[in-house]
Amino acid sequence: MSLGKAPKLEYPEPYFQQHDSCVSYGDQMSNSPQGSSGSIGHIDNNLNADFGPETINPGDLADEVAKKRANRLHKNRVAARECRRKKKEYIKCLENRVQILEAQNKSLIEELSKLKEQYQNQHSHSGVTQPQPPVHAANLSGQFQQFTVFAVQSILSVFPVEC
DNA sequence: GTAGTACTGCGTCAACAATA
DNA sequence: TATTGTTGACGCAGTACTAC
Repeated sequence: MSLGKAPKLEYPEPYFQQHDSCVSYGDQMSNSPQGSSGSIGHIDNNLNADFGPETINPGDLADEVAKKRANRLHKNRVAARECRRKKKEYIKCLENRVQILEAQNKSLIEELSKLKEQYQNQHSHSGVTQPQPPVHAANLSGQFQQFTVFAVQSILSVFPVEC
């Protein structure tokens, strides 16, 4: 799914003429008990009554074109609603993922800190004079770095976070 | 109570992608 | 190639909140 579509800002004259239907639809919604954020089902019933597919009079071409347009608008209206629902769901999923990853990051930092401490204790008790372990993970000894990578992979396998 | 503002959801248009 | 599905952009209406 690409989100980088170039905006287009020009609207032909018919757009503004068609906008009257939008206003009347808004009025319908304001009559509903819950206003614009009311139940979708209630709205859809009205829409089906106003714009839904109907039987086509075969003799009237203009009428058929109008019907096709109404049908297209109806489908697009439903599609837009579904598209927004999916988008909200996706954003919610991303937000959850951020929370999970932040928690993982925190626990990994804590784990790393503990492992560093263990590493330091082991080498200080061995009696061998060793240089102080480096602070940054990038400078850790190869063995310890391998262990760290293993630990991270293990934790990530326990918390699958996909949207 | 009222005006102003921010936020939200909706319908529509238009452009693009996928499909028949 | 025509049709259909998807989605960003736009403008509108309703609601909630705040300052006055």
